[in-house]
Amino acid sequence: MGPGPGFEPGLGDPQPQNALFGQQAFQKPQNQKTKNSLPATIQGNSNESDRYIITKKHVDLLLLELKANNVAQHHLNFVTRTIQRFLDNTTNHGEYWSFTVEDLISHLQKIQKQYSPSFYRKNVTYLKKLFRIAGIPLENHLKTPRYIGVDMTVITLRDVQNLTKTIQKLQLARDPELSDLIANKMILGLLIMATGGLRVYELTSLPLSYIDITKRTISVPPEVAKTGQPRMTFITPEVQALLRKYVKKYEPNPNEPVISYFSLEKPFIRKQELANQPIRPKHMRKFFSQEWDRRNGNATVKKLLMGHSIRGDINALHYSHHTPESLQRVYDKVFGKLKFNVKLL
DNA sequence: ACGTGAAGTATATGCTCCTG
DNA sequence: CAGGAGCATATACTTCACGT
Repeated sequence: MGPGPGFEPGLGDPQPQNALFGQQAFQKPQNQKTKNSLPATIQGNSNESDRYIITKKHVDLLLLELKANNVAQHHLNFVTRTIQRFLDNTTNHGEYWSFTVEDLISHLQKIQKQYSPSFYRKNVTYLKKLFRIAGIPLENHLKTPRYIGVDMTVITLRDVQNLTKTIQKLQLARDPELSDLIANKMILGLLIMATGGLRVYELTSLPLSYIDITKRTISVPPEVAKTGQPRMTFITPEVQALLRKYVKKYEPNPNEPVISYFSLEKPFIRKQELANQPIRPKHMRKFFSQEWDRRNGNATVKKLLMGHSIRGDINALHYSHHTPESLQRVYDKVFGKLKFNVKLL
């Protein structure tokens, strides 16, 4: 186990208090009449009673854009709330809303005071987006504060094994909240992510039928892949065997994912033994990435399997001649012998 | 078993500046 | 001047905590 999850608390969030307006706005002293005055660019072409307009159409366009991008419902809800919260602090005129710079400032200050820096940041981000759509020239004056939060967890084969053992211990204890079925689903799901490099979200929305157990391939279709780019990845012979056993025993619906998001996540929150673990489902993908490196796997192939962007990677772009077969050959060379020694109970 | 809102984080893309 | 390093920003996924 490495330094543990989480991030250096000291490194993050440079004083959000000053983050309301971008650097440029504060850099020119002549723009600041008093401590609380507004940037000249805003004052210059507007007086205090100038009002900006947001119409229903603007909001619809923003949401449409997100929908067109196929974002998760959860995320769409979040953006909707964010916009609504802002509009609630403006003047409603029926089909449109109007606000002044002062309204905006007081709204953002409220958010800043009440919520986390990350929440504040996201509010600014999506309000900017709305303003862009509405042609409101405030965008350049809004700065999203930076933050640092990188999960430096080192995760080894043993960590994954410990995790599966913990789950099986609960399973053996006949925990009423963790049936055999769920425990087995969890273990399979975790190992599929660990050996295929899938994201949690991808795993829990990928129908089982997209995993070809005989060939050991996983095809991730565009609507499942985070990037919208379809890709192919693989599982190890060990996981293949586990999957076979699982399918035989439970005959799961091939149109359903191996495990649902809730079944996978809940035990990690509800069960003390799992909640105390520093390892989470998302770390399985991390394991994949780290283990691949430990085994000196080819970096370009890793990118392709994980579905990372290959922008600016000339080398990778020329890898387009990689066929599924050649990818699998590389995969097997690196991960063919990877074993967790897990048995389904 | 599923919902919801907030907090946290991963990763793509943008931008600037530099170098062979 | 293409290509890349390095940082900033945009964007959306993941986890947590508290519900029903």
